[in-house]
Amino acid sequence: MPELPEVETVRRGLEPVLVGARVERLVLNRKDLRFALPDRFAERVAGQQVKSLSRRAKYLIAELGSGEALIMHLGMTGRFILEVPGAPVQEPGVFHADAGRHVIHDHVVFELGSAGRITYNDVRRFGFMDMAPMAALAASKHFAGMGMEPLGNELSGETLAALFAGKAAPLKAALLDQRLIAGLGNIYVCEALFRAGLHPRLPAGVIATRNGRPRPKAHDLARIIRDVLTEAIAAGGSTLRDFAHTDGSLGYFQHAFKVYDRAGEACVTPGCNHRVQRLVQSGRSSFFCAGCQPD
DNA sequence: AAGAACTCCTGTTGGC
DNA sequence: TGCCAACAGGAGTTCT
Repeated sequence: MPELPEVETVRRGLEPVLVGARVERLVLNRKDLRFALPDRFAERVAGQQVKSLSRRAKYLIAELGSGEALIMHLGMTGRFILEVPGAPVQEPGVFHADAGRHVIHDHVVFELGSAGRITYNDVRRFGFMDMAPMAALAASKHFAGMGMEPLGNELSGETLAALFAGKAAPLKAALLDQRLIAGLGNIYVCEALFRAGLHPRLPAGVIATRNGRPRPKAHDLARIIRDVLTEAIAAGGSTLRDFAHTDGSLGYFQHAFKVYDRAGEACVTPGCNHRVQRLVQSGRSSFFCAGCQPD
């Protein structure tokens, strides 16, 4: 589900409630998500005050008073639901229309006392949680080897060209590779490649350097990646199926999609007579316009 | 060793 | 209407 803009939207929803609050109790409805939950998870989190809530790529990082970091990834269908203090716990059941979710997939509950309650719900359970010392976070297994933050200062035509130089892998795969740039997913890669006029199957190396200088497309793509992500964050992310804000409201960037999930529809570019096509690359759907993104 | 394929899991959707 | 295959926003592991 969530790519960088959705995770940032969740972070902004949680931050005002979570930061400064103390976790009175951590309720674990199962012992694993995608991976086993950390050893003594409930004991290490309960009683701790949350000092900050940050984001790295598609990960959320809660800094605890103990000096440990709580690392959270939403996978495909992970959601956090905020509830006011004293809200009744939902009765177990497959689907609760009033709760707007399958309550049976409420896996982890943060009881925050007077600050309320935060519930982590994850239908497909591809999300996970882990803990690591805050001081050694960058070297922890999730972040060591992770690529640059696309909205940070590092991403530029120069760095992108250097990363992709000599790569035979398709642009689509290279942009999804979290070891190169971390935070992009299927939707925003499709949209960025469309805006840049680059076919998803082109070898990543085509935008790299020539005669020691980045090709113009490298600068275009770097700028477009920032633009797409920034616009999506401003729109509160994209809601296709599962994504919802912590208060249950929905993102609306999906209305701005030019190609994603629009196979068969007419290309939006004025004067372009092509239709959006879908192709499968390493098991994932790519959407593109053959007229605007020549092979 | 890079690149592609397969895997985890459950729910929804579209075609017959 | 019902059944079932295809598909879904991620990413670690295993193949070629």
